[in-house]
Amino acid sequence: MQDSGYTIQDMAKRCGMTTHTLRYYERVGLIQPVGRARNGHRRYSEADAAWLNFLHCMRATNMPIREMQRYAELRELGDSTSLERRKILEDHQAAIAAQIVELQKAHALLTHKIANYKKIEQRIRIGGPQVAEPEVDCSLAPAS
Amino acid sequence: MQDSGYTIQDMAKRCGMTTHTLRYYERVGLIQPVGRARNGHRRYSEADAAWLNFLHCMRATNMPIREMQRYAELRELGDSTSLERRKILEDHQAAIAAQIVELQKAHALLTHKIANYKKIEQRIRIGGPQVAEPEVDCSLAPAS
DNA sequence: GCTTGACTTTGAGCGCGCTCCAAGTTGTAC
DNA sequence: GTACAACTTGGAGCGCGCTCAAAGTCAAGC
Repeated sequence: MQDSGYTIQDMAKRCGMTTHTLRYYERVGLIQPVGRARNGHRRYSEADAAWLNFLHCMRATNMPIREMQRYAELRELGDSTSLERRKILEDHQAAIAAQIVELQKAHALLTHKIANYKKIEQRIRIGGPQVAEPEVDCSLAPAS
Repeated sequence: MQDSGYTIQDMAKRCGMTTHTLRYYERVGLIQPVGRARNGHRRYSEADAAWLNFLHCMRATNMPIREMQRYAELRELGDSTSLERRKILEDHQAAIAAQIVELQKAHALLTHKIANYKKIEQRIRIGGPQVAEPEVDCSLAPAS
C-alpha cells in the first residue's frame, strides 16, 4: 500500500503540530476532509501542507480558532469572498503589529530591570549599601 | 472614611485589569495581602500600583502565572534571590524576542497575501482570468 | 495464527486564566 | 428607616485549544 501523500505523522512533523491537532482541525472544519488511503488512513496533499502551514502561522500569532474557521469558510466559497477574507487578514496584521509594539516595550523594560539586577548583584559582591529600586512603571496599551 | 490609597476600582482602571483579576492575583499570591480601609475594603499603595503594572506587562507578553508566582516568591525573599530572579527575566526576555521574530514573519507573510488579494480583486473587477494562487508556505520556528 | 504498530473514531478530560455568582457587610443619601 | 452602591468572601463555572482514553481496524513480519 502507498496511496500517495503524507501520513498524519509526516504532516504533524512537517508543520509543527501534533496528530491530535491535525484531526482536531479537520473536525472543526479548519481543513476540508482529507483524502484517504485504501485502508482509511489520511493522506495529506501538498496543498493541504501549504494550507496547514498557513493555519499554523496564524495560530502561532494568536488568531483565534473562530476567526480561522471564518476564513476557511470564506475560502471554500471562492473568489467572491476575496474582500472579506482580505479584511480578516488586514485586521490580523494590525493585531500582530500591536502585539509587536507591546512585546518591544516589555523587552525594553526587561533590559532596564536586568541591568538593575546586575547593579544589585555588584553591590552585594562588594558589600556596599543595598538600596532596593522600586518597581518600574510599565504602562502598556490595553492588552490585545 | 478615606483611609488613603486606591480603591480596587481605581486600581483596575489604572493598570488595565478587572477587579476580579486583582482579587485573583492576590489569592494566588502574585501580590501580598493588600492594605485595608477601616471598613475592610482594599486600599492599594503606589508600590502596589508599580508592581501590578509590572505583572500586567509580564502577563501581556505571555509569561505564565506560575512563573510570575515564582518571581513574586523570590522577590519576597529579598536581595539574595537576585540572580535567580534575573535569570527568570532574561529567559522571559528571550521568549519575547522569539515571539517578536514569529510575529514579524507572519506580518511579512500577510503583506504578501494581502497584496495577492488585491490582485485577485483587480482581476475580478476587469473580468480577467481568475487563477487561484496556492497557499504560501510559511514555515515558522516551533511555536513558543 | 499472533504480535506489533500505525492508524481510525467518538467522546470525555484538562490546564490555564480568569469570570461570575450568591450572600453578606458597610457607608452614604434621601 | 430604607434604598443604593461599593465592596467583601468562598467557591463554582467557563471559554479556549487542545489532549487523551478506549475500543476497534488494518497490514506487515515472524
